[in-house]
Amino acid sequence: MARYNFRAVEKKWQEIWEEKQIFKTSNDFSKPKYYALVEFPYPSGEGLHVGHPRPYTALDVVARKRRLEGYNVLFPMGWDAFGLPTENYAIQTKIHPAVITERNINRFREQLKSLGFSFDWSREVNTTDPAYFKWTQWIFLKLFEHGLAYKKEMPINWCPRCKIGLANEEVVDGKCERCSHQVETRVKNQWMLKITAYAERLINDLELVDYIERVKVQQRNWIGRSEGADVIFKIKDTEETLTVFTTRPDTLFGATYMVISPEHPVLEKLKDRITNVPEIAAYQEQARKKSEFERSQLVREKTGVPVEGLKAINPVNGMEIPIWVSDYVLMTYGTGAIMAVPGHDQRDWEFAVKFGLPIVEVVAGGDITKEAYTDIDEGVMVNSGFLDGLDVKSAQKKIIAWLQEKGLGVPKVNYKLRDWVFSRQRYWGEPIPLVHCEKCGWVPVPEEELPVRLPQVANYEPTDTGESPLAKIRHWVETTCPKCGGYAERETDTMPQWAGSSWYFLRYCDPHNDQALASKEALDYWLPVDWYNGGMEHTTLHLLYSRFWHKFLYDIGVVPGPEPYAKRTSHGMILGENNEKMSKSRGNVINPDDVVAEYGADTLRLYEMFIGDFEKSVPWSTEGVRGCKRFLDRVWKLMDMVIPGEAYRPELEAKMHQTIKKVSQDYESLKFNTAIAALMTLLNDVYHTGSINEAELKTFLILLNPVAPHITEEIWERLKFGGMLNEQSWPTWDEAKTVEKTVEIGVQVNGKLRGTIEVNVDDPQEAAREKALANEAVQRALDGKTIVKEIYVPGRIYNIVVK
RNA sequence: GCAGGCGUGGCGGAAUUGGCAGACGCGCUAGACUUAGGAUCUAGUGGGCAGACCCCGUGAGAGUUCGACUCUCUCCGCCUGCACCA
Repeated sequence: MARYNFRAVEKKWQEIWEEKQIFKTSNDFSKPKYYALVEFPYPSGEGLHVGHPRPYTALDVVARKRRLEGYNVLFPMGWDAFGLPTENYAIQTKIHPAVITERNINRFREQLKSLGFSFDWSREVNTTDPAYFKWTQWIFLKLFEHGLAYKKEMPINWCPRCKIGLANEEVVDGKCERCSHQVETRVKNQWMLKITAYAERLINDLELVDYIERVKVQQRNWIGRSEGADVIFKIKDTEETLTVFTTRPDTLFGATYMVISPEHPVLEKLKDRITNVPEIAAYQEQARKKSEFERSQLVREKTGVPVEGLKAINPVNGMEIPIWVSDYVLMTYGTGAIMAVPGHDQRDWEFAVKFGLPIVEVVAGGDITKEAYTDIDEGVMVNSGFLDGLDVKSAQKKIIAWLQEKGLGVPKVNYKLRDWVFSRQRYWGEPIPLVHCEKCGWVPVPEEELPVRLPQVANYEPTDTGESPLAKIRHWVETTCPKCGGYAERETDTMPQWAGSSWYFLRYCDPHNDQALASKEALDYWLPVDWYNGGMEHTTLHLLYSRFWHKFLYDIGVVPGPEPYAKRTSHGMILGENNEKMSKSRGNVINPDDVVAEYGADTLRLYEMFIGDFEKSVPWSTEGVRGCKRFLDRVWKLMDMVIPGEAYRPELEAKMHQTIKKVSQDYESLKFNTAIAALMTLLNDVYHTGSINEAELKTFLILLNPVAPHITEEIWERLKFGGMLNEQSWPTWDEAKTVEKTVEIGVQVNGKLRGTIEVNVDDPQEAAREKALANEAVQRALDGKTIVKEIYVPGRIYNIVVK
């Protein structure tokens, strides 16, 4: 048998699959469907990374298995192609980003095709294609119509050297990623999307989906729901009030002062009554200067100044309490003001100790001279008037009812989640399809005029003012108001990269539709995505954003269900051989093209699946790749060992059924490494047997096919097994036949292994006992001892307890 | 700091309704074939030991059990998430 020529074989099958459109998804909506999805890549100039094929192969395995199981499978691929690297490269080279994008996409597509993925390439989408982003803009307009898009003053990251607004991901340790200059904050009017309106549903509906637990946990943390009450405090001798959000209304009697954030508007409003304005102004200035980076540093020493001239009234006991300003209270969460209960909140406790403020115990059970007592399960209310003697939970109910009755408070739920800053002052993104008219305000571009395309320009340099480069293109900016026909200007901000990826999986269902983002029939049939695999780094941004858009589209009747993805899993990273993150600067980058050229696509696929636990990071190993190549060479040589036979031979029957079971189950649960190990074990057994019959080989090839599709098709063809492998059915196993008739079990004496015996699985204890006692090593261990007890677990162990 | 998870050979990793620890692969050792071998094949490979005896061994220590990688407690280390969110 000739050596396996993987180059020729892989090329041959890739051409056949393409020519015969083997993996083209059928539009026959009567068949059972399966929608397998992987995150579409950003087609960078670097080309494919060895990290990409890991998740792609994993779901390719699932997709190929599903086809063999008779499903109509949608397994698509596309390009998330708007983005900064392309734009920056365009600025440097003066080449249009669309040209660069096309070049990069062609490279990526070719690389992916060389790996033999079973994508339906006829459904490819590209977020930068006007026919695609027309619908991105359309969704934005729907959000705008429903009041979920609004404009607001928001701080952005600004690099004074590059004179450019930076996305958060371009800011590294508070510095500009490109020039390392300290990033400043600039306030700009930004488009925002009201994702907070969906916070509750984004949490609750996690119950409807099958996501790995760490994804759910991360989303819940990110949304950060907390229940409590808004409580109104009067400011003495004024008409003003301060509303605070608290999760511990039960401790209201222990509120001995209030703290407001430096940005709190009451400071401006009551300026005339405040007697230490300069001191406060100085503190505000100090807080303002702290960059986002410094502010996010963990637990610093608390700082603050009192607001002199103002006193608040504690609504439960009428006590006058001081008001302080401190930057540990954030304007962006709750109301920007808190009631401080130093006895039962550690932050307030630290603050009170530092500034000598009174600490009152209202929940007995701890020692508040040492630290705040924050327990809510054991404590009993004290010093709290009508709450005394209650446990914390009952006190909470009672005080909220009391506050509501008096009009001093209401139950309230708060979220850490903020609205989504949707503007970018950049060129290479979807234009926001709105025009601003002096008379009519913000007016949507009419649907029939979509898409709003990017103007062709000579260069993409940002402006000095932090405006989008589009602002300079006057002939594009200046337009007429669709409503009144008067002069109007286009919005020059573009959308963030997260826009196009928030709905791309919908487009795959019906990618060439020019009447709708996809037809209703296609969406009804294909949704939800049955299995979506992607990186953990997308859990709180992309995944949450796309769930939000999907819920909105569900609300306006565009999609059939409230959740886009039925199941979400995540893969680990592939590290360099030195166990560090792969990067050019570390010099440990492995190029998949090189691996394919030297070992072949099947080997790369096999290796990436065998490399280790799919969900964990693993270092690359060139030696490991060779081992996988060796395995495939051994598979190839099976052709020299084939003998006729339409049924599994008795000596391999149990092994065959065991392997079918193991591989079938492991492919479903991300345990590709053990599935492949099982196939390797079977191959070793076959080699020891010296031959493999046709029935055994057919099953073996089908099981291996999803991971190594080229070599298995080739062998199938050469042995004339009939048709193509991809037209066969997934093998089934018979549970009863997975059990070997005789097994070797261990014999223990006092729990220590002394020997092994071979027994029939259904042997009674007596038969096993006889064999166990006949064992030489066992006899030695029993010598001179008295048997106290014997434990026999059929098929597992025979344990003899002696004295 | 809080929450969750994980610690198994030289390496990646198997095995948990408690039942022969180290599957599978890499690496390594010896041998075969060979002009050669970084190809291929065969055998071996947790440690100690000359050894088919025996002893030790799943981060450390204790406990439950006939029996513990698996269950319980304490400690150590690593990873992930959250981190002034009231």
